[in-house]
Amino acid sequence: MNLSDREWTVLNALWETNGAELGEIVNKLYPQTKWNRNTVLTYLTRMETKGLVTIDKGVSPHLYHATVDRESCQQKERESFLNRVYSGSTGDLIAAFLKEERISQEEIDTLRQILDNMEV
Amino acid sequence: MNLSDREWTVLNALWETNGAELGEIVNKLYPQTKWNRNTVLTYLTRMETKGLVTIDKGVSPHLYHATVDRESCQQKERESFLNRVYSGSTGDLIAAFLKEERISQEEIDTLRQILDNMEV
DNA sequence: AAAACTCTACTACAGGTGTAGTATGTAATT
DNA sequence: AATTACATACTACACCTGTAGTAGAGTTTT
Repeated sequence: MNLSDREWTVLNALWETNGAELGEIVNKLYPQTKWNRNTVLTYLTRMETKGLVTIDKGVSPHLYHATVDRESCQQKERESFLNRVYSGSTGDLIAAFLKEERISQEEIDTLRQILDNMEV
Repeated sequence: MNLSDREWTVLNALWETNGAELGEIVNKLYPQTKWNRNTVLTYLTRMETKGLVTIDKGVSPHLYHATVDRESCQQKERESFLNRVYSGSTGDLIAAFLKEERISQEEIDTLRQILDNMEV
């Protein structure tokens, strides 16, 4: 089950402050999204039925937690992206990102180190 | 407008042999997808109304062409993936792919060269 | 020409998604 | 207690997606 764009946005907010109340989430999201409070609420409750979020209803306002962790969501998304867009060729994929996106000198060094450690 | 999974699959087939008839496309896709002929036809006609595909109806069987090019679709998808999943950090993204996916020695060398050329 | 075969067009339908409005329940204020 | 203010729940609805089935048009074979 792949996460939708909106789900990613909501989860990104939840991962930052796990255990947040609706108002906080809405405020955090508003600048980029302009989403209506009820819209966010709908997303959250739908995500609860999907098992992506838990809602602590013992307190008021309710507290919303992500139940999936960022790492494993990223992992799934990487795989699907790799196959869909680059037919599984990691080399092509990375080359494309390297060529286009701006990367700092520091990052370049880090990446080079990773490559060095990969030498057989 | 982001491409769906099915749209990527269809486009990947179209990009390989541009100007293909339905039967060919269905056959090429069938092994991985098991899609029914009419299912593929529906995808193609919907994609035509979206402007992703042109249908040459002057001949029979009709010929289907992709009207978008692979490069630019990849570019868009990269950007959306980068922001959605890695909050815009190309370094993190590449590091994750490097760490997890299998890459040949050759690819490692290519990537290192790209990095070298990026040095300021 | 009638039958059979292809190809394409049209129709269908359930489930998901984006986006809230309305209603109701609870807490705080007059 | 009545009113106001929030918070949450329920409802709505159009459009998109996945997945074909059926019907009609054109072509080839008896």
